[in-house]
Order: sequence, then C-alpha cells, then structure tokens
Amino acid sequence: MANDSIPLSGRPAPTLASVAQRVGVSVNTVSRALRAPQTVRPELKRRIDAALEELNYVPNRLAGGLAGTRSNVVGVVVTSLFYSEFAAVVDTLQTQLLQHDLQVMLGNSRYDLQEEQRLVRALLSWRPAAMAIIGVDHHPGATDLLRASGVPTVEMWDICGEPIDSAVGMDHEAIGRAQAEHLIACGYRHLAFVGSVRAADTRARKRAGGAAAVIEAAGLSPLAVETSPEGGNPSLGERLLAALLAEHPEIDGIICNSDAVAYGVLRGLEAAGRRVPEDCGVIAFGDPEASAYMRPALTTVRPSRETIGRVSAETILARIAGEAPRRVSVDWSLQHRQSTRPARA
Amino acid sequence: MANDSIPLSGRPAPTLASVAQRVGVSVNTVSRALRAPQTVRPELKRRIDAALEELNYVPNRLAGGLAGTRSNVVGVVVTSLFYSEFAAVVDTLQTQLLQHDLQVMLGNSRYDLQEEQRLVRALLSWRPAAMAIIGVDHHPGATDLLRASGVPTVEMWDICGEPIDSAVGMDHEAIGRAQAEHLIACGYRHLAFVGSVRAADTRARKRAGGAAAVIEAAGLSPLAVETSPEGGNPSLGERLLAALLAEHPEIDGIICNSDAVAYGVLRGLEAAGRRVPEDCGVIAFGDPEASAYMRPALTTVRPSRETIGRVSAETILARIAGEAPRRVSVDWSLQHRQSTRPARA
DNA sequence: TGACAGAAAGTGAGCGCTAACGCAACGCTC
DNA sequence: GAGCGTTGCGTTAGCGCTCACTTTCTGTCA
Repeated sequence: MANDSIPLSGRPAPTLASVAQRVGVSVNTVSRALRAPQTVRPELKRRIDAALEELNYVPNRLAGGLAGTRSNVVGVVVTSLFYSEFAAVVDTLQTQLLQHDLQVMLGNSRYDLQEEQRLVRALLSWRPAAMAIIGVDHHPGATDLLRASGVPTVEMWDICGEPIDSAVGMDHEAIGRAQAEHLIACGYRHLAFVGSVRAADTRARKRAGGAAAVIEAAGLSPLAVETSPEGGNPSLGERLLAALLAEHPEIDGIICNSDAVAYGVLRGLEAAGRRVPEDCGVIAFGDPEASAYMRPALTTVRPSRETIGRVSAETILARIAGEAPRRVSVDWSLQHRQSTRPARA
Repeated sequence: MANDSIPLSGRPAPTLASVAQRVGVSVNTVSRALRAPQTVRPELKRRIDAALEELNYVPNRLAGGLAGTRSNVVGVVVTSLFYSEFAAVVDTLQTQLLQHDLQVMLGNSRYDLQEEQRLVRALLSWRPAAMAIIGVDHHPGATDLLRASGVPTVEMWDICGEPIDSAVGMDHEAIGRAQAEHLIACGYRHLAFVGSVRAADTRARKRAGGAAAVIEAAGLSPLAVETSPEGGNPSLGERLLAALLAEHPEIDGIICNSDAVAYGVLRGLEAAGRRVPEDCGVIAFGDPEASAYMRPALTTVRPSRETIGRVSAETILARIAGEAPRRVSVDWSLQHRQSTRPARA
C-alpha cells in the first residue's frame, strides 16, 4: 500500500558514457553500435562490443524509453492466473512477443474491477507500446484510461460487446447455447447452471444467458442457477450440487462454469446415487488436460487458448505497426466424452 | 527477433509540467503533492488533485525511475507457466508485491538456459528493485549477471545448492527420498521414475536422485528411469509407461515427475491390465486440484505453492529494506490417496 | 587537383521526473 | 524587534539515453 522506500542496489551500473570513454568514442557512437550496427565501421564495432562485454554493460531501458520514441513494454491484465486458462494465454502471448523484443508486464486483477482500474493505470505509467486485457467489460474508468491513452489495446477471451480497440476471443453466448443444445440433444430436459461466478466474470453470465435462451426457445422448464462468488474448485462443485439437488431434485442436465467445479459435481452426483451420464448429464467449460482422464471423462468445451495467445500477439504487432484494429473470433470445440449420453439420432 | 519499430501512441500524455501550469505552481510542487502530500498546503493539494484528475494525469514511471533513486519493478523469471505449478507461485507473488506498489515484470524461459540468460539481461535493463527466479541452477552467465548487478535476488522452488542471494523453496532430494520410502513402505519393490525431464529441470533430477539413493540403501533393484524431454502431459505418460513395461515388466511402483504424467500412467496401467494400487503403486509430484478427483485418486506430493509465493514476496521486501539474505525451506506434504496401497504397519 | 557525394562520427538538446538546495514568510522566544 | 527555527514553495541540476543536426572523413570523378 505505502510507497515503501526502495533504494537502488550497490555500485552504479556501467553506462553508455563509461563504455564510450573506454573505447575513446562518443556516447552516440556506442548507442548507434547497439541500435544500428551497420552505421558503424566493422572494426570499431568490434572494439565497442569488446568494451560492452568487458564492462558487462546492461542498457538502461528507463533512460532509453524516456529519450526514445518507442517503448518495448506490453501491459497485460488478467483476471486470474492460478491454474487458470489464462495462464496458457499469457504464456503463448509472452513467448510470441518476446521474439519481437517486447517485454510483458503482468497484472492480476483477481476479478476485482477496482483493482483492474488500478492495474491499467499502473501499466500505462510505463508508457507501453500496447496493452492486452482479459474481457471486454471493464471498470468504466479503466476503459476511459485506455481510450484516452491512445495505446493499442487488445481485449482477449471475449468478443461480445463494443471493443475499445481490438478483440480476440470467443462468443460466450454462442458457447452457452451450444452447451444447452448439446444437453437437449442428448435427451436431458431439466437443466441447471452451476459454478463460481465472480462479480466481474461477465463471460460466465453470457454463457448462462445463452443457455437460458435456448432452453426457453425449446419450451423446457427454466434454467436452474446455482452459483457462488467463491473461487471455482471441486469442493465448491460438491457444495453447489448438494444445494441444487435439494431445491431441484428433477435436474438431469448440468452445465458447469468450469471443469474444476465439474469434478466436484461428478463426485457429488455419485454420492447422491445418480449415475452419469444415464441419470444426469454434465458438461463444462475449459478442458484442462485432466478432464479427459476423469471417470467418467468430462464432456466440455475447449477454447483454443494457444490460438488466442498467438492471435493476440499478432494483433498487437499489427497495431503497433500501424494497421487497423481487428476483431477476431477464435474457435472452440465441444469435446463429447462420457459425462453426457450419446446424442439422439 | 529484430528490434521492430514501435511508434508511441497518439497525442502526448499530460506531464507534471502541464498540471503545474494549470494550477500555477512549479513542477516540483505537483511532484511533492504526489509523493509527500503533507509538505503541501491542504488547499493547494486539493487544487492540484483536481487538475490531476481533470487532465487524467498518469505518471511516467520511466522518467520517475530514471530521476529517482528507487525502482518499483521486480523481475520474475519462470521456467514455464502453462498450467504449471509456477502459475500459482507467480500469482501469489504478484498479488503480494502489488500491495507494496511493486510491479512484476514476467519472463518465461521455457526451460531453456540460453533464454534464461537473455531474460535476466532484459529484466535487469529495467533496473529492478529485486529479481525472483525459479530454481538455483542457472546459466552461468545469468548467475554472473545477477551477482554483478547487486540486485537482491530470490531463487524460488528449490533450495539445494549455493544461492546467489536468497532462496525460498524445497529440498527436492528429500522429496524424492520420501516418494521412494513411501512406495517401499507400501510394499512395492521394483520402482521406476517416469516423466518429462527438460534439460534445465534440475529439480526433477534431484528428486530422482533422492529416490535412487533410498532404493540403493534398501538393497532393492536399481531405479528404472523412463523420461523424455517433451512437455509433461498425460499422453506422454501413456507412452512412457508402455516403454517402461516393455523393458521392465517387473515394475510395481512408479514415481511420476508430475501429476499430469501420472494421469496417463494410471490409464496406461489399466489398459495393461494392472490394478492400481494392488499390482502397481503410483505416486507423483504437484497435486493440482484434479488429482484428488481422479479414479483412483492420486497419491502425490503437494508443495505449498502459495507459501513459496508469499514468503518470496516477504523476502524480497525484506531484502529491499536492507535486511540480510534468507534461505527458507518451505513445507510440502505427501497426500496418501488411492493410487498406493496402505503402508504396512 | 579540386569539388562533391556519401559514409562515419560528433554535438547539443531534451525526454519527464526527482532531489538537494535556496529563500521568503511566518510564528515563536526572550 | 532582533534572532531563530519551521513551513511551503521555487530553482537548479541532472538521471542515461535518443534523435536531429552538424562536422569530419573517405573515395570518386571531372
């Protein structure tokens, strides 16, 4: 909270000036040798490189960024990282950007809109070349800051809504519809939506909304909803399932907001004596590696995490290069496994 | 790879000078109003705050860092992020540090020592207040850079070896010993080590080494080893298990390098007609949420990821505050579940 | 031989901020 | 009312680098 005192470390690091002095050239020449080597005589370049090496020179990006007209920072804001699907997105994104000499600065808002705004501010204070952020529904202040900054911004994971600039993600309403349609096609009739839904998790709401719309159109009983603002883990799944069954014993098809929650739901159903998929179908969203190895193997929707990361990186590079904003819809697929019955012909 | 051209965005951002001009005070006064509010008249402070708000001022950390004697960046180097245990460590670390106004800059070396050195260089170029890095076995160049920089450095996850500065982690040899001892206590006699072992993953080697030592001391047949440099996932587990059983059909106890690999091993054993835990025991390392929900539930070693993240953050803060380097051994626990037999009395 | 490109290196200003110092205005003491 | 510390703000000097501009050097050709 406080602006703690942070003294810089030990002895002063070598500067361009100290390298220049050692070689007997001007600071500018050393700078050029680093930034535009072809403008410096090969022999001089060699001597400069030697001095750089000898002094163990590490450039000062603060000075470089302040003086120059370019920045090589990309600010990234995620809503969670802990064993989350976003970890894979950030991983891919970071790796791709680093190949273009762009450094990722990471922030985790923990599904807190206030924190999100703070983070956007903090990251913008580094004058980044671009920003990437999970979702399209932000704290209005954060949106304003991003717009006002003029920094190219890529919103990831979700493309439903008015993007600030570019968006790379999925249509979560469509995913929700597909989940409900799948359960209905398998013959389930009394559906529920179960899981952790944080205040700022609008994607979950969009999926639930999509499912509810399909159910209404099919004339079935309305979607039962059992959610909690707690983090999504298997134990929450067990608890939510118990509450759900107590209130709606007729439920025979469950959409879980995440695979982790589904693991608990599967066990809860077993404990309640309901067979999966015969008595009750379960479909989720996420598909980490473990899901295919569960018993029963979990039917779920798999987002293309690497694709989102890669395309986001491409979009960032394109925007930095001056190209127009993009809006990219990224594929996802329904993995039909053992936790739902075969679809009826 | 190339140093692409990265033009900065749109209209120039407001500076302290523009705020100062609007209020009719000097630049320094505005700076003071931000950094040391008590040194400025309350009424003036209010007017400055109003102007700050109006112009939507975002401080320029590049300039601040260059001019000042403190930095608020912490460089963090991990070896992987994708659904990895390090995600949780980074998550906790980042959250804790942010409360002290420290920004995390993230790098992912993907278990590549060369890349690790590049990352350390890149992060040091931001003149960070501290560095955090996974492991204690680095590229010698990286170690030199860190030492020479004088920046407080916390090595995380592993404490076996000579730390550069501070270390917060586990004794992986001890974990390997515990894994082997557990299998032996359960009555398994022909043990193997299976998993993905990347070139730079010395922690895995230490665990395997610890297990081998216990086995030798117990006078059992030597530890069979079946590893691959590929990333650790269930499908690799299935393949490695097949290779292992082909070569060593007598195996009855398997130490997996990660839980993800163990999922594949469990299924492979089932396919090979070996009952778990009756015919073959399986123990792993990691314990993501899914492991307790596998069938059979996976016996595994659970590191205290949040503790490592939290203690690392504390150590960083302490080092920044001038306290001495620390070396903290963090707890882990063996989760005895269904994939190993009950231990013999 | 002199003029003249073009390449190679140097000069000077300034990016936006912080920090040490300076100095007026005020209240307090004796 | 002279002396003195305090408060509250301005002045000045950089931090280490980049960039536009200028100067010097090198080689070519009339």
